[in-house]
Amino acid sequence: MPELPEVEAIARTLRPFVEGRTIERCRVIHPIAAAGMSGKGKQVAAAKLEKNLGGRKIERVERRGKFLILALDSGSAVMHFKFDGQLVWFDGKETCGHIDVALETAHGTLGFVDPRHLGRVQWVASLDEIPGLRTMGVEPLAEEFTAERLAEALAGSRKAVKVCLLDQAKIAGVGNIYSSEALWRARIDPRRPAHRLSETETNRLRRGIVDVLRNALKCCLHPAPNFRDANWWFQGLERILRVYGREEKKCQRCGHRVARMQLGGRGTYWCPGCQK
DNA sequence: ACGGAAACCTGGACGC
DNA sequence: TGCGTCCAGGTTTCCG
Repeated sequence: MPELPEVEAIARTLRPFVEGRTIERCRVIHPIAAAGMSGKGKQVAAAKLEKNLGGRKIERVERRGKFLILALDSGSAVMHFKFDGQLVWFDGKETCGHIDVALETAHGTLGFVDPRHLGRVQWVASLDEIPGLRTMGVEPLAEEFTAERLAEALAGSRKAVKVCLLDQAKIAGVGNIYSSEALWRARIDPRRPAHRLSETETNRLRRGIVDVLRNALKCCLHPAPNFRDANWWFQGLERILRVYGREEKKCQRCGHRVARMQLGGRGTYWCPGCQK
């Protein structure tokens, strides 16, 4: 579920728990969580994860797109939450619930949880080994995400602009919710071919992406993630959503009814009244 | 090369 | 209550 703002909030909140600490032991309880993104070779991958994380010091917690990265004194632990992945913190070595992977430190245990087992935890010597990271596009909250960079990302693609925004190789970390929201803010129809946006529209879209992500990040940090509560999840995001999940409700800008359609196989919300 | 659809998994919501 | 169906905020892979 988490998109860029959620993962960023997780990274910031996790830092004081693990930065500078040593993973005394890694236990893989559900091997599929250690497999490659395709799900193959899970037993080998699980053994590799336990071996390579054990004894490693966590030097930094970072985020790239929707990936959470624990930079170690040797290699990196790379996590992807997909739909339902979550982190849980236990103050001792005892864990409970359906933990997929446990990282034990002297101060407590970090658990990676995913009831659907689509999420992944992998160890790599170099981040380039993760295909999704190797090809990752520009970070939308970084300074280099200018209107020119966005125009470059959209140029040459006849796909619907909404589908382009979901392409992680173009822009990092934007998912199904915030792509719909950014297009609403920019007053652009999600079906518009990406390469046909005018300069003005591209500018508005950049603004829309940056604003919705910043807004969501603020929301995700107040209140901050609570890793000690297994039932915790981000609260209050619906307050900042203007179209996502609001099918049939009135558009807060023009009063037209919000519509839903399938675009690139994903549920897409938009306002036919003011998104042109 | 490119776009579309299926696959990977499981739980929850909904209709009958 | 029970069962079938559809849906899910992601990414990779397969197929035409």
